[in-house]
Amino acid sequence: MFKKVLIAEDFQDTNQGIVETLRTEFNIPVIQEEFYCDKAFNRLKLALAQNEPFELLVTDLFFKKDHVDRKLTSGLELIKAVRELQPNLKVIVNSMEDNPAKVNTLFWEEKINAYVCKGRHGLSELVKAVQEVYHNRTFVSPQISLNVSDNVFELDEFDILILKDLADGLTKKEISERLKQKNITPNSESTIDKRVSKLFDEFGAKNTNHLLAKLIRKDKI
Amino acid sequence: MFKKVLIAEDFQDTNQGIVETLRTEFNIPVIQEEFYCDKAFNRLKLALAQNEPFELLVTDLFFKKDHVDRKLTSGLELIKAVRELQPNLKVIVNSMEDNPAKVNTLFWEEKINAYVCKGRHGLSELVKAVQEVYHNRTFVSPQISLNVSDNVFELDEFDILILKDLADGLTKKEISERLKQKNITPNSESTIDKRVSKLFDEFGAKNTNHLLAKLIRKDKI
DNA sequence: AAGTCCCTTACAGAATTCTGTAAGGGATTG
DNA sequence: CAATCCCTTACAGAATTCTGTAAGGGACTT
Repeated sequence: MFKKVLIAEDFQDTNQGIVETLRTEFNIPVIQEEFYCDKAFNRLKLALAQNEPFELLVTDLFFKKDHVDRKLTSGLELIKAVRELQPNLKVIVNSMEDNPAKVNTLFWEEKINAYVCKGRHGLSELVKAVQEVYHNRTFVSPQISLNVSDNVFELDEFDILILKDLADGLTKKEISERLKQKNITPNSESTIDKRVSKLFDEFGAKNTNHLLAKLIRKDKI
Repeated sequence: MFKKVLIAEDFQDTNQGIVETLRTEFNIPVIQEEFYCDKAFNRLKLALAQNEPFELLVTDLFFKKDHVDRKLTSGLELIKAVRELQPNLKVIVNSMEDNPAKVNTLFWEEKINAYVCKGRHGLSELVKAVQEVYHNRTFVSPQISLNVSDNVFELDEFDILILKDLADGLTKKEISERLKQKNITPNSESTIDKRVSKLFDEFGAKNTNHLLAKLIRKDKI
């Protein structure tokens, strides 16, 4: 798991909730928190200079203005700034913004790794996001996911045939036999393996369980 | 697969559709069809007497009255009658009846093996029903399934914890490790195995893919 | 015709799932 | 206290999944 994580979030309650959850959910030695973008940026910079860089930044987008002067006024600016000095830093955005187009931009322009929409399941989703990002995958809160990070890929007829049978509990050997019986080609177990593996890549799934769960939830099969 | 199947259905178009689908979908040597309950009953009786009994009956519930005299006037009567002489005959009811209570009765009183609700997905569901029944399981069209054949069982917190992780693509070993890290007990891989296997039985699932697919579709996880 | 790309298939090895047996502990019952 | 039941856990073996390599064929390009 990540060794060093920074949380940038100006609301104390939210901040606390995030830190607390990550602590209990994961075994992360260093979790630090900041309430201002500038301070967060400085901390990231300092850590890098000391050769002990952060591995993950979890940041809000909107930061309330108060008496403190500031240069960086939003999560977006923070991300842009930090990308300059540490391009490979993983970034999870945790905000109440729920406009898919804007979220989309964050992925394409700022190369963020995950977007979690604050809300009733915000913390659970954040946990999932951290896991996904740790494994070099992206994550988007379900209520957003349009054409954001994945599901640009489409399932063809053959894929769906296989996936439905898998969801019905058939083994790949059985599916292969069924295809042969129905004179559908291709039909080898090997090809079925290959197809499903390709779908793992396309949909960012770890295994068949994961793939089916994602696709059923998206109502694709 | 079944070797000998009888279809009892009075509407010619429906009858044809069923027979055609079963022929292309499965490799069933003998598929016979009847348009009257009495004739269906006689055929079942004859086959049994000749020591070549049918293995599966697919029947409608309602049969239109016409000029032909009849003793058995409905699928229900047909089932009751045939249960007397061949109790182990597998029965799939295929009807437009969509009252869960009535369907429920069919399972409990008449010990039918599957209920398929005619409709937009009737044939696909029938195919699934035949598969399930062949493997000694029950099947009910999703639009019916209340407390009909399964899902009388409930998932406790621990089950859900495991299932969600499985749907997220974690292996059982990983789940076990996560549980230990969070000081949740029980947490052995073996216990996770046992739990999931018990759920297979309770929900009539063949394997993890099947179980997750069912539960996600029912919005249980 | 040769080269390239992509798809299908076979095969093999490691990892994981699934199923069954068995041992031990705690709770309940007689 | 002994008997019983249920849950947890370890372990083992077979089946299945997952991943990688390799061979062959068809389509397309040059």
